[in-house]
Amino acid sequence: MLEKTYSPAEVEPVHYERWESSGAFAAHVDGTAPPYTIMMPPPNVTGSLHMGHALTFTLQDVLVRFNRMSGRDTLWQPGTDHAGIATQMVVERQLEAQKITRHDLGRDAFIKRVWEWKAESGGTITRQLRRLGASPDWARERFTMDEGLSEAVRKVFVTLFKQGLIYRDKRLVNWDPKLHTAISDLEVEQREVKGHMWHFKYPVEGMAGTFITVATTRPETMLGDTAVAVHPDDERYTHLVGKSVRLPIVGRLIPIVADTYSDPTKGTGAVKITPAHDFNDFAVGQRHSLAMINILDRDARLTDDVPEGYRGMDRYDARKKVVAAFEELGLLDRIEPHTHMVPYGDRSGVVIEPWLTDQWFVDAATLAKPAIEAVESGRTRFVPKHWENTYYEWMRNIQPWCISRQIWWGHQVPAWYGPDGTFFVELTEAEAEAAAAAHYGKPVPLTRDSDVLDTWFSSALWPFSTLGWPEKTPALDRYYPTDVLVTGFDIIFFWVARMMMMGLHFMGDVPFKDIYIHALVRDEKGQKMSKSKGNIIDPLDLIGKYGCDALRFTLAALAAQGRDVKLAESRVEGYRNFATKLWNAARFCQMNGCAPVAGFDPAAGEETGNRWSVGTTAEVADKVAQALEAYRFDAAAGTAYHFVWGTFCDWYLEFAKPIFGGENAAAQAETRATTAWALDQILHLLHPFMPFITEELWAQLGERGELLMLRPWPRLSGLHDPAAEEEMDWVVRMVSTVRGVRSEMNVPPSAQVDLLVNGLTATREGWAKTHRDLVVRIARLAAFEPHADGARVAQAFSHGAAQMVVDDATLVMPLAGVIDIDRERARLDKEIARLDADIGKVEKKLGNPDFLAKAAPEVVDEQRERRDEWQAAKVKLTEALDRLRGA
RNA sequence: GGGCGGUUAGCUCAGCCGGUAGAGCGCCUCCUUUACACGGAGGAUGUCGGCGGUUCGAACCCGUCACCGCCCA
Repeated sequence: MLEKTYSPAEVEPVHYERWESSGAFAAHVDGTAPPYTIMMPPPNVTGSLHMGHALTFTLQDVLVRFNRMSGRDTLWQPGTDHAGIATQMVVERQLEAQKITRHDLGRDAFIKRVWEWKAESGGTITRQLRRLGASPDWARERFTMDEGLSEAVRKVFVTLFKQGLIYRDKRLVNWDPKLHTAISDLEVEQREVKGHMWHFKYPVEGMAGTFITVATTRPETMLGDTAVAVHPDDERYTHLVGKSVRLPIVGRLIPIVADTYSDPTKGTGAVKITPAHDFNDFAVGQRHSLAMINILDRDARLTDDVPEGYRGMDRYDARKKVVAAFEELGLLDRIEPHTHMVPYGDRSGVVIEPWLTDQWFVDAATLAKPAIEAVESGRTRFVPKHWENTYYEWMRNIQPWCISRQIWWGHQVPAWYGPDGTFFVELTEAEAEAAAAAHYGKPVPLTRDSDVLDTWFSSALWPFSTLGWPEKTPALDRYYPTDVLVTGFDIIFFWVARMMMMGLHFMGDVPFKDIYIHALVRDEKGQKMSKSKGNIIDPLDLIGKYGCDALRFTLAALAAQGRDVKLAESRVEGYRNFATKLWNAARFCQMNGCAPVAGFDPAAGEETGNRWSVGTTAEVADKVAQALEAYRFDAAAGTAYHFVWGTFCDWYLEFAKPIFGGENAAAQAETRATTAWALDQILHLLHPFMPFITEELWAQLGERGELLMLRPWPRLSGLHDPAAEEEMDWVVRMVSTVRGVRSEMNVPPSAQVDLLVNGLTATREGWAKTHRDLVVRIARLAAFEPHADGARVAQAFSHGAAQMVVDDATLVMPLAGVIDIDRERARLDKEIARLDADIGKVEKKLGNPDFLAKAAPEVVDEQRERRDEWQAAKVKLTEALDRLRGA
């Protein structure tokens, strides 16, 4: 017998262990079933499970479990990424506690330390994923720093280099002065900052008393100015173009150039140009062959290329000193408050410096072309579709991708330098040595490039590197391209776009057919969850409190396309209640002997209620499947929820009660078998959402030789029974009407009253007789007379009765001594008024010749039927009201 | 400045084919009826953001404005 209550904390680990150890998660590379593949976006190895993970992995697991049940050979490829900067920071913080730096340890010892950290703490998130019930093929788990994946990285780097798609260049990059590394554009966060606009007067050489005023938000950079630019059409400055200014403080003579970068409508229309410290100025400098003076070092302190008093100063101290100097020189025109965007490092949180260094770049523009085309042609499809705009926008304006990082943890660049700085890009040191020997004509000592690659460079290869590439493995052949990528919009640029580029370039095909983009999880007020706001909801807390299934169901039910998930704990509680409801329904079935019957044929039922149950179950299984196939997680979850609670529990089990308590053995046997069957189907279709409770019930409700998670999804075509549905719908309508009037008339549930019915069609009278016991029981009646005789009805009226109309029938409920005549009159008045309003609306439509002429005929017929029905009901209710007056 | 999304019950949201506006939570009334009070039965609640247009008919399509959120510059 099932326990009185369901205990998720006891049940969940047991089933997870059974699934995993039995190999139920495994893909079958040698199998014959069509594959279904999802690449799990590898979480950071430093990470721990947050609500965003919970959402994305729940949706992926729902898809994977559904497709596994649908007969596909599923590969859900798990793993973690090495998160270069983040992981290095974690270990460096540990070292800091011991008062040592990574430099004290040296590179090799430091990397060893990181691996040790990974061995101890790197498994946090994968353990947490198990608590979420995720069913990836753990045996295939990969890490981006694995030997195989590292080989893939080297292979890709060398290949792209030899194809001219990776190159080394001295360019401005986003430099993080705290972490001492370059970062990509995407790792820079633009923050709005309230600052100032300083207006400086630069004296024009050879024109005493003439100044050109430039405005800047970064005064300290003037120490590296090498020009002043004005717009070529700006007549205010035409006479100055070609002349020079004497740069204050520094004393350098710098030219005034004409360049369209300068905007005449902004500020003074003249801008200072610092090519080594600003991306726009860099471009101007290249156009005019300006000198590039690097005035900042790796810590963003001033170098020796500035005047004596400024050397070694912090950039912000230098700023103050420059402003003071201008003021003293009388060259400070004015200072205005100014709000502008300032770049910050997303990891370090410090202001990023554009800095001139040698870095490795990927020619992203070239790789992007086929990736754009793949989406345009529909080979890869975004769901929801509008995200393709975001993708196109970024891909069409893509900049060279800076992939080198000046850190230690990551894939070291496979480039070796000779004594004169010539470099050799090869897969191995031996090959580099050979290439160098060929170049120099003799063996020479080489030094390996100390940089490592951007973590996203290795993540970009994930869809094929995890499958064994560059080896031609059977898995690669079978599972690439994958079916769908499920991820948040925030990494369309970081990851999705890059996988598209690399997949197309190296595999010759898209990495995935669909890209399902889900929203962010926010708190119930719509605020982004963040530590600083203190509004974080920990998914593991919710799992502990309500059970994993409740959390999963909530996330799926809230995952409507195109809308953020606003998570309120009350929703989780509600779906916990749903799990309890399911548990109790199963308990009821078990208590009434509803055990699965071997060889049960759902199409062979005789009882209308059973045929109806089978038909609606079949319909719902199809609906849920269709919704999942369209990535409508909310609709799938909602459909299942309403069916289980609103139909199976509220009506079908209620219909079964009188049969279980009755005398008809054949009907009992059929109903028990059908109920057990229907419950089994429900367990199947809830399983992708609520794997634990369904697996538990599956185990407890029958002698099963297999796991629910490996069972086939119910495909029940041909079982829908419209006649049974019409009949049972009528029963539901009758019972609901009676219950409503009882409640409104304050007839207590304990009072069993009679129900006299008049005017039923022959068919419905037959239905009424069939379901008499049922109606009596669930409407709490003493007697139910489907064909009441006139005398009995007349007598009922004389003592007071409530009246109602269901379709063509009038229902009379004698309430001698209970009825409040005024109340009943008011109730009937209200009913009639409501019908009047409805009839009015329909008649207005039907009175419109244009409607009759132009609307679809079936729509017109529908309106007519509706009107006739309502009018008939109104007539009956009016008669009822008249009788009441006569009483 | 450009782009995307949103505005529907007190709250959070469905409503994807243009044809009777829905759910969950909350609220009110009644009920410890032998699956379930994490429950059952019933009930109240709407200028579908504003304006204009298309249409026989608009929450839905088009235009416009307002406000909110996000991305990019």
